[in-house]
Amino acid sequence: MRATIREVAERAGVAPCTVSRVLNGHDADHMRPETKERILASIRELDYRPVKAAQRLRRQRTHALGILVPDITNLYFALLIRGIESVASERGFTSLICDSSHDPRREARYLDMLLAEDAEGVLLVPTGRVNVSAVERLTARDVRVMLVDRRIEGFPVVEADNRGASRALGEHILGLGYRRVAYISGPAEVSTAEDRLGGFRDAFDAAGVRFVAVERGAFTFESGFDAARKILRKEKVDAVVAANDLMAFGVLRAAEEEGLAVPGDIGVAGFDHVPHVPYATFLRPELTTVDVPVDEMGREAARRLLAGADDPLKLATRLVPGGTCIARRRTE
Amino acid sequence: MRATIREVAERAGVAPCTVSRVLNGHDADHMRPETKERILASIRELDYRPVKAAQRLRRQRTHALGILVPDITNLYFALLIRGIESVASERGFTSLICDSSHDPRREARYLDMLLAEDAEGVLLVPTGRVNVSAVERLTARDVRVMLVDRRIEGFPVVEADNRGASRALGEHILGLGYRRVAYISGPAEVSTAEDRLGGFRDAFDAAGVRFVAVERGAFTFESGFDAARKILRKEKVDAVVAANDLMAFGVLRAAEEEGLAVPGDIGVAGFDHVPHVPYATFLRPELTTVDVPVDEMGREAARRLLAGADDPLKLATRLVPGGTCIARRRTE
DNA sequence: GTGAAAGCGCTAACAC
DNA sequence: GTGTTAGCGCTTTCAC
Repeated sequence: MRATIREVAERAGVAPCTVSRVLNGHDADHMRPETKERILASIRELDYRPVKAAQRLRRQRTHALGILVPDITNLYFALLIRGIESVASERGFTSLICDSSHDPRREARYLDMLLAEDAEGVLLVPTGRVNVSAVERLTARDVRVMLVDRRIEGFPVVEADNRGASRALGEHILGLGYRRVAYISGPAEVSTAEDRLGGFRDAFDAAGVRFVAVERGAFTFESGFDAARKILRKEKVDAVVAANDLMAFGVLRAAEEEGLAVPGDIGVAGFDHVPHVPYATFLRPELTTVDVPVDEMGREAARRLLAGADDPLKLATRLVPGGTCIARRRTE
Repeated sequence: MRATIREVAERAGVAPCTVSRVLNGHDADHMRPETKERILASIRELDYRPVKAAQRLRRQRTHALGILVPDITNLYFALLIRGIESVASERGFTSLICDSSHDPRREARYLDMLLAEDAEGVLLVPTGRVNVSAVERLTARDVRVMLVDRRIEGFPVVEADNRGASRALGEHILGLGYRRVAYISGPAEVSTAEDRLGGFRDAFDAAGVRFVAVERGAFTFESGFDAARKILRKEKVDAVVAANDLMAFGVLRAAEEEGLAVPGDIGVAGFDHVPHVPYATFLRPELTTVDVPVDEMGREAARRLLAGADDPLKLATRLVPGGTCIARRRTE
């Protein structure tokens, strides 16, 4: 059977606590080297592994972190998870990765599950309409919650500079001479959608140019397609810009169906994540888009959440990492 | 502070074990209803939540399952994770999702981590060259390990019928009249690559047709591109078939660079997962491919792993779920 | 139908 | 420098 710390201790002729000290490197320096050696040998011989549940119970710490995203099959969130997880594991935390599948009820269930698992912190990309009460069930129990990518008033967040980057995109589009531009935004309850729309509008307001049309999509391919078709059939536009790439793909598809060449007849642009798609360079036509430093966003969120343990102020601060840039492609 | 089971018991005027019985629905029937009511009320009033670590320590069970895949950012594996996780959570298991990033050393590290976490089972999609010793460290400790998607001799596995589906693809290609066909396979140490090549070869052998060329790629876009360019510059072919879609995208790209129209000048086909890509229908040209029931594969793997607890035979059986089919698209 | 008592495996005071 | 002791919070015999 599985060896316990007592058996290791007996075999080494010491007390269990001495073994524990070796294990946790406590007073490793002022300990007789030969004692340490004997203990290490016993551990090896008995193939001893501590029981995590016992450690967690005794230490009153789990070193567990929750990561809850709206869609694990979305490359953007998968990269975010990677960023978070790499920092967490570096610091000795186990990540509990959860996928709400864009469903607020699942989101609430996973939040409760993370509470039950005694996660010490949760990095949450909310589905949209927030589950404030579910989140508060955690914060009430001193589980630190940090939002990532999407902001909700009242909670700390690490997010990209969507507004600034979108404004830059707007200036870029205007700089190319486009004047009859339609914009397809995302869900009103998602901050990234609002920020991107806002930033884009900033650029146009500053230039004194008005949008030809603004539609609202759901960040999906289909919604982008539908919105674009509606626009293209009603208005004469020279460019359509979508709040994310998935919708921009829908725009490209609609343009094709309407017999419009890109970028010959109209310009198309998106936002976020296509540069990460391994076969992005194969897409025809390629897409003008904005790169979001999603990996770094995840790493920074994890760092801040973990730092929040020592310094609660860290948790209250909103951070905007730089690094966003426009990738210029063929659809300009 | 956080309430313990003792406090709940005291408040309800019962012993802790009675509370425990209610919590775990043990002898819920032959228990005085009013006692139960009082206990439930105390639980609510004190907002009591059991400490998982204590339960796990006492019960000597973690109800934790490891899921280790080579690449969480790959849609195919993300869907696999979803399938596994849904079954696991249905049955009250917590999933520990890990990403080896195609790195055998990371893979070994995560396997050891899962052992340390006392996972009761692990569903593993190996990186390729297997880490038999790392896996045996688990099985030696009675952690059930089940491979998914990729086979390694000596271990139970749940996989798709790659050979059969690939043979069907081969027959399909032959049926369309193609006779000068080149094949781009995957890494030799990955069973899916070998099975797909084998099945495709079966079809050609049966028809008495020989491949014009066989190249070996790494299942990546670039390797597909390189292999295809090499083939197209050297041989006169009327079709190129790749062992997965990512490489097939590379083939399409190479064909474009060589000035070959698809499917006018040459046919191109891939294998697995494109039908799942939300914007797959946008890709130009669309790709002939084989659908792999990856979600069901994950679900079945989880079911079998969990069933293996009661019936170890379940673990020893190799299962091949059906449901594969050829999606006919424009590149035939 | 409910309670008393023991103990899962570990760590951290505190003692010496 | 190392050991003794207590106890983290829970479940489960075994009583009655």
